[in-house]
Amino acid sequence: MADSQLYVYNTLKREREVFVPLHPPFVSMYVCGPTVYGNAHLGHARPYITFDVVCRYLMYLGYKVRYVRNITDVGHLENDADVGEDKIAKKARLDKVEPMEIVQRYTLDFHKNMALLNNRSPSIEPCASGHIIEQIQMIEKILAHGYAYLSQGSVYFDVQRFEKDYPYGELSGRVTEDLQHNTRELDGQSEKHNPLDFALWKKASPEHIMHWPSPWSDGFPGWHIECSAMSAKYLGETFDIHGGGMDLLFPHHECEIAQSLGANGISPVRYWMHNNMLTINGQKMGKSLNNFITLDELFSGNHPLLEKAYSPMALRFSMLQAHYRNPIDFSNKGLEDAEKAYEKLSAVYVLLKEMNWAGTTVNTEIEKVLSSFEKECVDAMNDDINTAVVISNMFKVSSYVNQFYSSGKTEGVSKEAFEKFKNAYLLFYRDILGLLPDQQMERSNEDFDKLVDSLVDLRNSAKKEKNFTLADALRNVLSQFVTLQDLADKTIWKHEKKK
RNA sequence: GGUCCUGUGGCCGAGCGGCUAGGCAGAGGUCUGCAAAACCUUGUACGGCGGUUCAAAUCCGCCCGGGACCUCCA
Repeated sequence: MADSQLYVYNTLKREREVFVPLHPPFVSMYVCGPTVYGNAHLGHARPYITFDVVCRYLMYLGYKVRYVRNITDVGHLENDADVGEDKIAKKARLDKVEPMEIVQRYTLDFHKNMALLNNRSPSIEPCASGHIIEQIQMIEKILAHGYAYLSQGSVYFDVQRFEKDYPYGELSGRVTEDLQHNTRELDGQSEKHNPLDFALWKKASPEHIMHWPSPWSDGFPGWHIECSAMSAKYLGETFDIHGGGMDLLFPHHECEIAQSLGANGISPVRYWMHNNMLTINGQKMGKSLNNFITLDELFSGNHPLLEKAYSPMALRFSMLQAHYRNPIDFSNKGLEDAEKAYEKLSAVYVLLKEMNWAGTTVNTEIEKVLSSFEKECVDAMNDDINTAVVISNMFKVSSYVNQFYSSGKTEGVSKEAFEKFKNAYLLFYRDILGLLPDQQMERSNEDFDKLVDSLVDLRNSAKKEKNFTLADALRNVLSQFVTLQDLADKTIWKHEKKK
């Protein structure tokens, strides 16, 4: 990018556009959150890491971001139309617990894993169950405008009627005529006037355990209305960014647009951003496909498809190594490679953090590379959040940092350029990509540390006395528990077993 | 069947008309008592066939392969 403006790919326009917020310096962003009826899995990691980085970068650009991400706790229908059962209610019935117990359990699990991935908490995390009134009010508006109808206690959005006034299918590129042909005729759809219509409010059957009173029936809100109602409440009828996985494009996001237009007459979102999917062995990961790996399993290595445990940061890094709009295929090899690469980068981060400028000469080449580092990273991020190129840039400068460290001097770079570079590197690593330096994976305790320190001292004494037999024996023992590294003047060790 | 995305060196993965992506693995070297780490050197890729252009991995067409959505899903 020649100019330093942020460009993002807008799914609605199918091209990159300059990002200009509606009310600078504020940016309003909504991201579809999880339905909390199961453990957080690998698939959840991708969108929330992606939009966490988007949010972090917007903050770096000086925007004040309000980031809203919902928790879906009223459940969507398990199957289509009348035969469906609320997902959360179903899980609750199977587990013989209160629905809200399910919600609580998996919300906590989700939060725990998001924290491990170092995703910042959203500014507001509204629950669907806490916004039944807002959803009912929105449905009333849609009804009043004639874009919905009541049918046996349920309310449906009238797509055909809506299409007379507004386009339907713009976001996903659907043509309703084609959709008609491709819609399967399911039993029990008689409540709908048209197969394309979707539920705004569903009357609850007697055995349905989650339901709320409404002007139409005791029931529960439809599949898509919560996002429309809650985004409008907290971000306004039009807001800047709506994010989510590509799989939500149709029908979920398409319906959100229709609902907002139907209720407020305004298209709700200015920039639609969609992350691509994660596949496992080339196949989409899905609850129904039974091939998903939970984050707990990934971090513990406890899953048949996993060769070992992977750290949350390795996962985060591996996802940021690819562009968010391209698919990622999960593999052990891929994660292992990412883990190694991430550890190298982290080592550089740790070294650089403690490093101070000390030099005498300026080398034009080094000076140039280091002083253009920040701009190159900014350019990459401005180019539709290209984290892969940012990481590439970080590797390009890594060898300089390592050389500075080995020589003990920051030779070849001016003080000003070094400090600018250092700050930028720390900023991109920690604040924008949201990476954390290698956490000590293994639990440590003081006694253990003291013991290791003593053995390391003993080994160094042996080395001084050229008693290499003893030194090697000590090294062999130590390397069963930690990783040793001899530097010029001292020995450092990490809580990592030799592989 | 419809809509859309995609095919890059051993593997992963950027790239949006001309200029080295990067990582992992491999090979050679420097340093080191050994080990580890680090540093240096090394590989010249773009599914196939045509076309546009002075110039194409990058644009267009066709063919072949992979995937997503069209039903809850991040």
